[in-house]
Amino acid sequence: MSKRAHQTVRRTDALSKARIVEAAIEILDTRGEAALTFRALATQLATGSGAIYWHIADRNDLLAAAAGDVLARALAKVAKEEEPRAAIRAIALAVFDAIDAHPWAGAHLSREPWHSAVGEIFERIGGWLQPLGVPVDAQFDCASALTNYILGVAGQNAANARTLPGGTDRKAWLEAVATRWIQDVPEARPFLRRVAAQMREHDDRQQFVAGVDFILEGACVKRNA
Amino acid sequence: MSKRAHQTVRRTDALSKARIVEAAIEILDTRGEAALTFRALATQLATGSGAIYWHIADRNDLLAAAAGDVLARALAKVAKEEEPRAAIRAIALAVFDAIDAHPWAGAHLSREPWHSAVGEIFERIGGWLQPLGVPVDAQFDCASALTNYILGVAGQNAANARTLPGGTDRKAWLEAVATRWIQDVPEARPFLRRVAAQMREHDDRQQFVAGVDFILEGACVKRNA
DNA sequence: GCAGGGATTGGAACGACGTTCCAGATATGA
DNA sequence: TCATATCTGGAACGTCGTTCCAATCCCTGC
Repeated sequence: MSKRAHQTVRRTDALSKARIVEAAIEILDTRGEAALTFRALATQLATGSGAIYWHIADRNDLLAAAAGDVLARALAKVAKEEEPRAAIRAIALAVFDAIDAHPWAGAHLSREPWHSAVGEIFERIGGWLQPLGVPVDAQFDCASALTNYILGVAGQNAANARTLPGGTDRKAWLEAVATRWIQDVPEARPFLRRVAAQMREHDDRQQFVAGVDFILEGACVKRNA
Repeated sequence: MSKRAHQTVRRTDALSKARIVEAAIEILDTRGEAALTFRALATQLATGSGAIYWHIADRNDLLAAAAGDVLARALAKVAKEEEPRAAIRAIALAVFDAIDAHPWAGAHLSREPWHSAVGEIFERIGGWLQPLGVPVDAQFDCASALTNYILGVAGQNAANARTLPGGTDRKAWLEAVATRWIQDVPEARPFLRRVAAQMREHDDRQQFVAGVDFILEGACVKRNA
């Protein structure tokens, strides 16, 4: 009860982990991961770094809390689905969209895959594998594959946001990457050459779902083994 | 020709990008990514940081070169295969093993997915999709899915190496993660509870191949769409 | 009410890092 | 042999995460 007393008595502008995380998310979203320094955070909260450290262990703790916040909100909004495949797609896309909107969160999750948000994703997806018809002994591998795939795309998206911030022409950038990849090697790279056009034009979100579908399809088929 | 002259005339202990990268890899492998500082590198090479900067743009350039080196060596040793599925598995496992041995390289690739080594992986895998029977319009998505999956696992492995260095008991650690994931949430997490035992016992490498197989299987089946 | 003491705050200070700068050494072409 | 471009070593700069501590706040027991 002394705990509750604190929370009500403190004046409204008192620091708290929640308020610090909120401020951190604002900095991360508007100015990127590199801009989240304890000095910037202290300025934004009109306090000193020591006060922040009273509520938060270190920078990693702060990033983890911010990423957890963003992902929990995204996962809470996933629409209820009846059909297993649609349900898994919805969960995966919720994560994709959250990380697309907050790339720093993607970077953190692929750096810290034991974050509780990853456990949540794992559970939510895993629960649909039985109704989907994935054999029992393939369910763990399937959920892991999906999680790893999602984290891989998360890292990729974070990297994209880092290298082409805001205004840059995405199509031109992809074109440049494709030609660099092709020219890197003296012998032509026939496959890259063949798909370069698709690489320039492709939609990340749509391609992401295609990957999810591949894994689900493969796990369903794997009745043998 | 003045270029060639330099290389032959300089005394054998002269600095060069190759020698710097070699020293960096040694530090990364023995002491981890955090230990690779320009001061440590300068000490190891018995020189100053300014001399290193003459050959290398910045820390990121150095990490990219080191990761490229390690992956190029791994990819060069992949055994020739006749059967498409075996060939793709061999490529994927070569990457997995390289990153298992050099986790810092995995961390770098998932942070910089446009690294030329990723292009190489993409090309090597993509070239086998036609013989494997993946429909033409699914090949780009399939190669992307595999690449993203591999990078996701790479990041995961890097994180593992960071959080459980050397002696730690892997089984106990996984157990701890599983129970934390389960207890995080008041409502039980039935799926996690069901697979917790597998999580404790599973073999990362074997599970990695299972994921690759899922994607390949799914891409082959996707004759519709 | 009031003194005591834990909870909380703000900002100075520390050590380490990536990077820059520059004076000197070295090797080559004229 | 000398002028010049290349290369070297280490000092110095600014910034970061983190620690430390004196000052302040607010609850508790008298």
